[in-house]
Amino acid sequence: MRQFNVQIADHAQKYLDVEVPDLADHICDPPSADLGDLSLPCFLLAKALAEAPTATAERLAGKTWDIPWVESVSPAGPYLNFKFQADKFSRQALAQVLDQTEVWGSSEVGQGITVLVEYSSPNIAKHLAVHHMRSTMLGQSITNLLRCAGFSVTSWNHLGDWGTTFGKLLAAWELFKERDDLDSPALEERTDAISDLNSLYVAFNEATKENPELEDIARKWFKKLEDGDPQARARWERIRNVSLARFNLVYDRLGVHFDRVIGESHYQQGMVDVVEQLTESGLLELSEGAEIVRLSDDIPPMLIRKQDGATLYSTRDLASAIERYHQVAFQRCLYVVDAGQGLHFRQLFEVLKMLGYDWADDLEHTEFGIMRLNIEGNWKKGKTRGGQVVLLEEVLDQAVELAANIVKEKNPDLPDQELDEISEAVGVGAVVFSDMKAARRKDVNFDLDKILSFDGETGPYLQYTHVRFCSILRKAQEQGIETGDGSRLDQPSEIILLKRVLRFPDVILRAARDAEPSQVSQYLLELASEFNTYYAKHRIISEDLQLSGDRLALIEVLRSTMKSGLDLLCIRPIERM
RNA sequence: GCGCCCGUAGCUCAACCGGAUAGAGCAUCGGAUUUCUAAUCCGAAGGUUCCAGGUUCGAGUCCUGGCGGGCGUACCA
Repeated sequence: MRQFNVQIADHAQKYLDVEVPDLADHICDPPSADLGDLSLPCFLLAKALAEAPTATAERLAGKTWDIPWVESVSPAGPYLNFKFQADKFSRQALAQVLDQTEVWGSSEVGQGITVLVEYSSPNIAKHLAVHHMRSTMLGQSITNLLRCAGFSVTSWNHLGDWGTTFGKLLAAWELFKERDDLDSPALEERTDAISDLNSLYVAFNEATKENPELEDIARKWFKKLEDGDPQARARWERIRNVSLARFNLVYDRLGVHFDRVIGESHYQQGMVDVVEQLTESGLLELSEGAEIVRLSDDIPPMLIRKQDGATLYSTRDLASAIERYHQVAFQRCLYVVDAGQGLHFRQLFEVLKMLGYDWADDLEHTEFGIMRLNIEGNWKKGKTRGGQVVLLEEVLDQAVELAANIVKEKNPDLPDQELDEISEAVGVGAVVFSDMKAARRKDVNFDLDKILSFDGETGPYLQYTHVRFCSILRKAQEQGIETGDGSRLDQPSEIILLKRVLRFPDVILRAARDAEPSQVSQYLLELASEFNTYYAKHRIISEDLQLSGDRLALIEVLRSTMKSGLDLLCIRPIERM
């Protein structure tokens, strides 16, 4: 749409002999389609000319607008409204999209700029739970958006694979063989190794209550791990591997992929180095037996080492940030982590700045609202005490099962394999979309009933709309109808749809800039809604072959836009359902 | 106490970096299917955009001060 807006803005400035920067950005839709197809607010022009906006609009309306696709201009108070010459606009709009249909929506504004995006970052030896979905899907979608805008992106998974937890697991591996021997059957051969690790971990913690000396044993095991003891190391690696394998099953279903998977375990040396740097630069000080870095007055100091000398996640994050910059010389680095950690990141960024890393200014905490679970009737943050987490896999399975029932009912003739594929896409799509629909800062209440309702503004609605496009195109192909150039597209609803399609690239840019996938979600909902309204009123394929061809071209660009949009959101576009 | 985020229809959310009459979905009620899939569409009803000031041609949007909610606030991550 940009090209059209720019033409109007350029002409207006030429006619009035003034310059207003970014005038084209202010062009908008009139509140109602019968006022016109585009509107130029004249406030800025009027200000530059020191006259009343209504006068400016009047004067501009008096000019002869030699833009081929503009049929007429009319002033409405301080606005100047443009009515399109439908055939010319439609043809030009369609040509613009079809010209670049392979890359429609993408751009090169990010050319030569590197972005690192950290997201997901679960703890190993545990299941992915529903609350992991937020970071995981937002992060993946932001990665997709940035790539689409031409940035070079490294996606980064910062695994929680280090700490006293693993001392406990290793201790339990050795001491709890009678309860469950992780070597027989071997961890790798179990159907649900993660759950087995979990119950062992819970059992160990229980036992600690009666035998506090177990804590010491666990600490010793962790020490062995840190010191590189072969047995400890080997077992830890096995735990890590089975965890990753399990994560990857879910990541695959969700369309999630990482360029780097690097756990906290990787920063042993880095932490030593960064503590040394802090000491040398005189930033580290002793306070209440712990080592801290004092920051500006309005935020509390950052804790670097505990009283017992152990490091904290802040230390690991410092080391990790430095390592990241060494590995990927980024111009922007996003941490897709929940808003509850805001203070931690402010501290982290400030300490890095104090260490003299000027790239610390390029770090961003891409915060998102917390997910609340319904615990005994109240919405609470998903800190489940009794180990009662809602597993992400189970939610996905439930959604897929429900989708399968509906697909079977609506489309009984589908072969089994296709039915499975479609149900998977629809069920997972519903879950993913429910997480990506609202602005990321909003807190979300995890409401399974809502996620599993496939009516209204949902993932399945978008997929259903995509299916409609595909059905029409399939039928047209069977009948051998050729797509036209669009000159017969003159219905107001057709102009509205074309304008919507042309805005797609701008939506992507905005979404990438703001790290806000919901802008794409909202855009696709509007696209779908406008199309479904149109679809209810107009036939695409009719006896009028020329008109059919032109409408088919419209369907083709709609389909292509919807497909790309769904891809960006990690929702699979399907052709039947 | 202090810091960050949020406050729009009964509920969940939009509103294109300040623009014309604040829009959707869900829920409620009423309608539409011999047609390219009704997971859809159309209509009705639903609002003091938390309150009070300020900035200006113009504020849901920006500023100040309140009120309400969430999260965080030194050895968890």
